[in-house]
Amino acid sequence: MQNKGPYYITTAIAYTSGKPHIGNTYEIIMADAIARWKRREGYDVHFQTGSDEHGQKIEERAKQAGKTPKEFVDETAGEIKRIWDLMNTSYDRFIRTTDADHEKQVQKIFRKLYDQGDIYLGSYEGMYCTECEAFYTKSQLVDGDKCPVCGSTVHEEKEDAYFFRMSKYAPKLIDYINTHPDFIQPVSRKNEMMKNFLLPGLQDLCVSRTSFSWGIPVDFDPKHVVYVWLDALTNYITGIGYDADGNSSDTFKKYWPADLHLIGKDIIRFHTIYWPIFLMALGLPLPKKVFGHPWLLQGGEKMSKSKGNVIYADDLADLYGVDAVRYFCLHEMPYENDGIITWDLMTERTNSDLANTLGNLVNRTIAMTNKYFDGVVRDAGAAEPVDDDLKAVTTGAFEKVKASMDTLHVADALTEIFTVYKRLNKYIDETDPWVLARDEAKKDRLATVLYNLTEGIVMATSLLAPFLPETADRIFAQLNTEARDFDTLGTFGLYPSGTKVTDAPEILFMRKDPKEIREKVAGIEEKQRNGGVKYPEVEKKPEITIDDFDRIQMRVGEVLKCEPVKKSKKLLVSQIRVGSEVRQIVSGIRGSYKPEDMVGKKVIVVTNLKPAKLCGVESQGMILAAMNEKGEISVLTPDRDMIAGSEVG
RNA sequence: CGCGGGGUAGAGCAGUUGGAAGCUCGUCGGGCUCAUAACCCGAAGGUCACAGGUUCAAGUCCUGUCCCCGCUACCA
Repeated sequence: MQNKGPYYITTAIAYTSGKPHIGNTYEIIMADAIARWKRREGYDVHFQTGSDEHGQKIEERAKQAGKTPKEFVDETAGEIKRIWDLMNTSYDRFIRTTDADHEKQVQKIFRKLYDQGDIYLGSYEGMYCTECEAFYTKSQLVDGDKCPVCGSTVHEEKEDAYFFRMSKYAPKLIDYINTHPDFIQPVSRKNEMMKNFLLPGLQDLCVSRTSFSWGIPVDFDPKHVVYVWLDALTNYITGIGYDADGNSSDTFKKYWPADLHLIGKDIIRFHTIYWPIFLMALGLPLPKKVFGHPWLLQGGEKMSKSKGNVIYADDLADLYGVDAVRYFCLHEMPYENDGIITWDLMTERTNSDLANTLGNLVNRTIAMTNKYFDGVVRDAGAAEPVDDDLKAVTTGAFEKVKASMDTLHVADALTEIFTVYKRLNKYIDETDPWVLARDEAKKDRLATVLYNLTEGIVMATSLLAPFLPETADRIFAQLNTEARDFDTLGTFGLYPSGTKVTDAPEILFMRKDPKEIREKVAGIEEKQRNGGVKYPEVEKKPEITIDDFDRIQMRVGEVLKCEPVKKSKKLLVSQIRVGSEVRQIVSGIRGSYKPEDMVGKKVIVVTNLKPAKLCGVESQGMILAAMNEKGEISVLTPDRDMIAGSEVG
């Protein structure tokens, strides 16, 4: 395969405010499919993703979680990376905006822009909410002067801030967008940017903050931190070795400008206005294309934890497998409008496309090869006219898939590939191999049919590999071959005649029962609504009356003394004051309490339990305690101070 | 009248410069038996949001109306 030169693709870096759901994960999967496709086409691909880790929101989230911002982002960035890896994405670098090399360059870039006069010190005037320590625009306010977040009254305030002279570069950018129709995709987004922002006149952008500290400090004025977007956007160049002093790496020289920034439609403004202008100010060429992809919505709604309808990639992968998740994301996303995911749709796609059309095709083909030819695929040269259309569809697929991929119509590309698999299924019906098998004279024809099927599968699966890499590998392994180079896909018949396929074809995709899936999903959703907590099942005991309950006498007891029971690993023996008397009680709480922890505690004691000997030590009652599924124990204590002997009931 | 996008079969979506309304799933009927109750063929199902207009011809162009969604700058 001839080297077609460098190709640099990025995703947006994921904001580390929490675990990414399938809507966020979709982007990296799509980028991965494009990256793998381009590699197979012969491009020297660099694929970058990462995490965006600064900002006020993260500072707040960390505080809520009782962690330092750094601890917090280490955790969430780890989670993001875990899911990206789970999805089998082939990125070359996962950049974090807290990486030292990135932070250093952002400071240099900020200084450079300041030194050349594009950034200046001014003051930001706006409506400020003291409660939230944040500025809001007038359009964001509720009832004219109320904070949209906390509802308290805002007031005008001024603070020192650095600004970027956006207006200076606006005409150049307008010109660039007009002369590069492919720059913003889909085009509807371009109109939105032009009419909303560029043509009415760009305001200068405030590029520093003093209201919080979790960010990259401006090195010459450290009470300011760099505006998160300036920080975040530059990852595309710092990640490949840009240096503001002119010592950029060879990687940077090779790959910049990027061929494609793949981003969500919600952040198009930042990528098609601010980012190009920053680049112009740095004297760098602009990315060739920014594609603002639509969103994947849960049943037509945005996902939210409180609704309990968030779908996570790892839950999906658990139920369906990684490639089924990739398939859904890549195939169900319209080019321009938002797509919809539900568990039922996911089940349907997996069953009909992956299990029925593809999995069953591979399975039945291998099964017949084993049954009729002991697993040996042989081209006996007994062609018939009915083969021609099959060959035409198969050899024509590459150009069609390529045409779709060239315009980033990934879903259409997959549809083209599955058209081939469907054609192959139809071919089986057209040729009736089981009929040929009954006639010894038609053995060569039968062999040829199976050869054509196998070859067709290999060719289509070579196209499928960038989308479903694991599945493709499994198919190739079963057919004892490898992915075909793209530049050979115009030729039918390269599968080596005489190859032996596996004698134990494995099921590629199991069919899923929608009912079973729904039951499992109910558990997942329940867990979400409880904030990630899975509540234990409550086992039902026979009903009792209040009189039954009254037979149990309970009192508050005070632990005077406590020591381990010698012959036991679990037991502690306590001397407990219950009113005027002191009782000795043995309890199995040693796993969670040390003897010295117990002393002085007020506990609840069952006082009329028949005495019993535990490990040779007499116990005159029982301390009430709760135990969770892990076996951790919590002794019950009165909520307020109660004198030992107080009645409980 | 802030800007932009959308409303097409039960569901999810295509419909390029106007030229016989399509795809996938689901439903119904048939075929086949190699295969994962899979595969193949056929059928039913749409006033293309609504009302006007241009045209030999409109889902497509124009005007108006009703809904839905995104953006509206210092939240990443």
